[in-house]
Amino acid sequence: MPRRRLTEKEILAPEPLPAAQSLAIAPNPGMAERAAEAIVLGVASGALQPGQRLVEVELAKLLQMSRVPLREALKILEAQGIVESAPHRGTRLATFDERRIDEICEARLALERIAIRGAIEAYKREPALLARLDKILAKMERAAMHLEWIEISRCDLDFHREITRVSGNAIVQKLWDALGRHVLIVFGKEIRSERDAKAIAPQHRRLRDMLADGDAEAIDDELDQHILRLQRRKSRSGARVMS
Amino acid sequence: MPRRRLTEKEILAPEPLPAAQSLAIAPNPGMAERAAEAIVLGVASGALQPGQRLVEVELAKLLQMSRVPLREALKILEAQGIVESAPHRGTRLATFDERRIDEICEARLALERIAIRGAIEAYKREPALLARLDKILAKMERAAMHLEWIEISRCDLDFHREITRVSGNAIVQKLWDALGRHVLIVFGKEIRSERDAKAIAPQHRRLRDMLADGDAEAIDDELDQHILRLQRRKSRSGARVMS
DNA sequence: GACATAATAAATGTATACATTAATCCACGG
DNA sequence: CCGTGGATTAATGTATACATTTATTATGTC
Repeated sequence: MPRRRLTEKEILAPEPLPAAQSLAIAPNPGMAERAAEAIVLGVASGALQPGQRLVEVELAKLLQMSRVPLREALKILEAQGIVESAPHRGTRLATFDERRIDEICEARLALERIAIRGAIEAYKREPALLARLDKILAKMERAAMHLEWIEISRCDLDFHREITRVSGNAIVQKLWDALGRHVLIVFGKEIRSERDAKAIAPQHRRLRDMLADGDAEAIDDELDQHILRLQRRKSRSGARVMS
Repeated sequence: MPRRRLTEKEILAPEPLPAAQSLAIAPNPGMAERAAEAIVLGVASGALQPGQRLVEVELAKLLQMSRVPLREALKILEAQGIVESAPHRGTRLATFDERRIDEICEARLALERIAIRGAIEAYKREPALLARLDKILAKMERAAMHLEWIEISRCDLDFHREITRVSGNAIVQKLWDALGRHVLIVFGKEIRSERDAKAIAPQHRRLRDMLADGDAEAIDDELDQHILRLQRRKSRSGARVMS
């Protein structure tokens, strides 16, 4: 008799999910992830304020979904430090004071230093990957032209996320995804002058060119400047502290 | 007439949650967080295997809870990179190959370097905080005596988490909490020789003493050794790769 | 017999309903 | 008038039930 084809393949996994290298971000995010992104954009755009309490039924109504996927979104954001919660006491947005901003920049610099090293090697092996950076840069320049600030910030993040992605370091990418949301919230509100908006794209284009050249040392210095520049702007803006 | 006490306090938040500095980990974790911890321990103890698919109904039955809090736990773990998922295609545990282990160590070193700097200052200001480290060390030594490996690993993590905590850097702490789960999974299985178990506590005690002294440079070197030692052990163990 | 297609089954995604907890309000007593 | 205690209300936590989608099996045709 022919041996029955059991569902044994289930036991040891049918396939490593999509072909993409593991830990990659889902190209087709589920409801919870979309809700999380919407909440972050809500803070970045000012619709939600740092420190504000998030009542589940209200938010669910706003986002036109049930409480179940919303709660999943809140758990994601809590794991990333965007919101805080205590059992039976609700959830509220974190606060972002000057000290927190310093912490974000410090951690970001440490992670991106790691990612940059891997990215340099990757671009050396496959220069074709630079095309993706160019595409993001083009979008950024368009956004800068129309002064669409949150779109500029998103392109900024996409640029650095792309670098983290090609670096092939999945752990750093995960950590950076969390950190990136903090960056979006904090600096999405800070870029508000036309001068700043126009300055961002050239900065990134310089970084891109250095990545293409592959001079590790020079890039490290440039990255320091690039990230710390944000910190300095924060200082200049003075009392602009977020609740 | 006496003005009615509206619920207006709700609008601008009644209190910054518990008194603890914001972003601190909840002392009384909810069901989802406990489930997430249970899953991680399950992997560390070998009850769950890397790469394995996690079917919600089965896991929920195992953990004696409904699918709702379990799904929240899975979202947390996905945000931390412990599991991967695609919409409608389920969730599976990540895999931990040698490369991944290197990434974990690299990121960990970067984050702990930041935390150590803050911790040194904190211990200089408040030496009393060292008592908490001593308490953890005592537990670690007890666990080492009885060769309880996963307990040793948890004490190891608690030790470093405590350092991150007193550093006051909430962002780094959040990122480290995620990373710590990777560390627990990867190295919870690696510490299996009696010699290694006995060596860990003295290592940490040395770190503690250096923190008390406050020599920043020496600690940085020691930390490098401390973390990279794990990486070297991994190399020695050769083909011991996890699915 | 092999391949394409349709039917079936299983697992995930979402919504609704109920239970539990904490915060608020009001009454009572000091 | 102020503090204390219990009742009320609102929000969170969980379970169950249903909808949707994917994977598997079965069927028919070449």
